[in-house]
Amino acid sequence: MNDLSRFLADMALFQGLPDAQLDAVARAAVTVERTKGALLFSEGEEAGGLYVALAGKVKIFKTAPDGREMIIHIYGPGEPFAEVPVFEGGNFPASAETLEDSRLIFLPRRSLVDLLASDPALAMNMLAALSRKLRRFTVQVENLALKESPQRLAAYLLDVSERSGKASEVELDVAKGHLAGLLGTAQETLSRILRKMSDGGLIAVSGRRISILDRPAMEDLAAGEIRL
Amino acid sequence: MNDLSRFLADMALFQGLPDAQLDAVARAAVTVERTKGALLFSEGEEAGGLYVALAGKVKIFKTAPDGREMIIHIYGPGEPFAEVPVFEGGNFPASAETLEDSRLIFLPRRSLVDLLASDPALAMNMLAALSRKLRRFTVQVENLALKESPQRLAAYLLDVSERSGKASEVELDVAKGHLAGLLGTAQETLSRILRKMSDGGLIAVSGRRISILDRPAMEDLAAGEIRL
DNA sequence: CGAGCCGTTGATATCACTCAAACTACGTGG
DNA sequence: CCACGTAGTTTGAGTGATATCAACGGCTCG
Repeated sequence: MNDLSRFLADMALFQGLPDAQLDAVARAAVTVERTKGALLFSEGEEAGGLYVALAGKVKIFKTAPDGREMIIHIYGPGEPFAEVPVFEGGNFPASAETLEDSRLIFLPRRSLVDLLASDPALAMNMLAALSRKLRRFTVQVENLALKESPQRLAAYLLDVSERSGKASEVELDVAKGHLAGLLGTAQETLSRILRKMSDGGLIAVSGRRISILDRPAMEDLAAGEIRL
Repeated sequence: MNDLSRFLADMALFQGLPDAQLDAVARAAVTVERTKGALLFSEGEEAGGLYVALAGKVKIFKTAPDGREMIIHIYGPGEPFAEVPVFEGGNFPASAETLEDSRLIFLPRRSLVDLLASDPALAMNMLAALSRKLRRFTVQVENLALKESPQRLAAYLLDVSERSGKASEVELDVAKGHLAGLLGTAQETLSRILRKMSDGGLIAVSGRRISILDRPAMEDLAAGEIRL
């Protein structure tokens, strides 16, 4: 059982697998290193397998013909991505680019399918992983269609603060420009909204560090019960 | 092998399963009948299993506090839905309501998980089904974030015409109001866009029947290369 | 110190939502 | 068969949110 196997053992996707299976996964995996700003794959390309981030950050995005960009998700260490083409066949539904120098593993389709067929627990984990992503998408669609930018931002900040455990301190893990892309809005709009929020005493902004000063108000905002 | 088993055999989800397994699924299934407008479940409710539409139509939607509604998807005969809570646990990510009198089957979580564990082929089918939905979501997010309403409508009409096989005739299978909800826009806006498109000679509208008169122009529109 | 990236701010344009009202199609019951 | 109610659809006027264009300030890194 090597380092990679141990790393895999901590991932949700490989939770509860026997060591032998973990080693099998580790043997099938190809390690990939990329510097910041590298294109991992493009929408429409033929896909050969699944990626898992080990270190660094990867953005998954779609580009409009006019150059505008929607970031669908940003993945960090331990998170798998590009599962879709593995099971559905065909090509990548979106593009991927590193936001930092990153180390990833690539699991070829063939190996993964074999592993899944031989281990129902892994298959269940994979189904759970895809389900989590579907749930995230329903929230994302809801946010884009039903909420305005300030509500989306409020929801995002609250979400990050939940996830990180800290009740009122949020350290953005991406540049504000990227955050705008993630929220489906323009950089300038995001800037203005942050301004309004801090003017209104809801938050305090200091670079990438944001303090939530008035959590109840932020929750009302996210729920659409009040406006800025 | 009864009627239900035969119906199941035609579904993508149960493709390639031996008869014995199909019968097992059919035995586990509970048939449900609902009249038009019935609420199947609400977002946040505890979920017990998977639904498959046999006849009729079901909309999956999210509601904003102010009453506005985003339809995430509309499912018809043969399509499964509400898989997410089965594998991820917990509750429904959205609500479901029948748009017509409908007959559905309900597969309890327990039975489904057992079947999946015992049959890798079924698990692979399920992974493929979830992947297809993820792919659809990426397109939906892209459309909402990057495209304007006329582009979304054009893309939708072209998509339906592809799917139905008819090159230039589209028969809407939902009311225009529902279509607006599906495209993430207001009913009035959709009406105006249809007006503009037919004024511009791109389409002809007659109730729910829409003829695509200028397909190249519609494709340019959908791609964002021209405007209305 | 200059170049480039990131972020902010202002002015303007426009898309699409809201509100309000009327009009159509359709099925039901009198 | 017609009157009526309901659901669906259309149109108009007004408004608001956000994208876009443009310019500038600050920070970092070579």
